Amino acid sequence: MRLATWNVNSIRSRVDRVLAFLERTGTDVLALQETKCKDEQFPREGFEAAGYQVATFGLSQWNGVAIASRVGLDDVARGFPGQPAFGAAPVVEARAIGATCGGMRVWSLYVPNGRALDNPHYAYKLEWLARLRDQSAGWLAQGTGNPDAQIALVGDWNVAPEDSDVWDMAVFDGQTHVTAPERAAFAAFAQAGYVEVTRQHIPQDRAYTYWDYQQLRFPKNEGMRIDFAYASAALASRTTGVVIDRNERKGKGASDHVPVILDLAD
DNA sequence: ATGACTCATTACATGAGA
Repeated sequence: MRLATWNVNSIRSRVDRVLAFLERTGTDVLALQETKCKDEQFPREGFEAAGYQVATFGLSQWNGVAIASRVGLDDVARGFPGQPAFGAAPVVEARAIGATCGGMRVWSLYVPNGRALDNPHYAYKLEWLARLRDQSAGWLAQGTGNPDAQIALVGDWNVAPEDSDVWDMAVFDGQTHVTAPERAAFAAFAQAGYVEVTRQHIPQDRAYTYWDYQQLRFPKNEGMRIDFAYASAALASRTTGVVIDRNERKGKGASDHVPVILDLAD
């Protein structure tokens, strides 16, 4: 079984590239973030022609998440219980979608960016992560006898958990993504019992998943590692390999993020 | 070359991304 996550920065501008990725890699379940379209605008046809079912959650041109699966797609949840809302007229944004695929509970997550430390979006980001941690800790059903739970929390976490996850910490002085509260909010998932399997399999520095479009960041390999996969213990133990598909950042029409692929033993 | 932002919008300038 192959599970991948990818912030595509608009599915409508990238659908051909995504379909080619599915065919090339044989990915069975793909979690997408930043689809940037409403549900009725999502280009489902190409996925369905390729044998995938698709569940989408998109409310506007902002955010948007989806799951494509060729191993079943059931019990779709749009948003997670307790997910914070944002804005003057508070809206639960399209940042989380869950579905059961091939015996796994998969969540495609697009954590709020935070924007700036003095911006309300930053407090929203921390609250969002805290509420997701609370909810997902319950899914593990620790102490109630569910050691075989197959749960994957994958996506764009918008946190660089280690200094080595950015090319130059000096550039991020006073910026979001690297602060102690954000890193604590990210680490709380490990404390709840999840295993971040991408670093487990790829411990190297400069294994980035995102490069800004500006200032030749990709050719200079000045990137950030912010896309991760937290797995329940049973799912982590099935993970045999992880690939950060950095070739997908090359060429015209690339997303600024690349796919992260998990290989899971059957 | 892996190359000098990109995407969506009752668009033609602005907001968001990180």
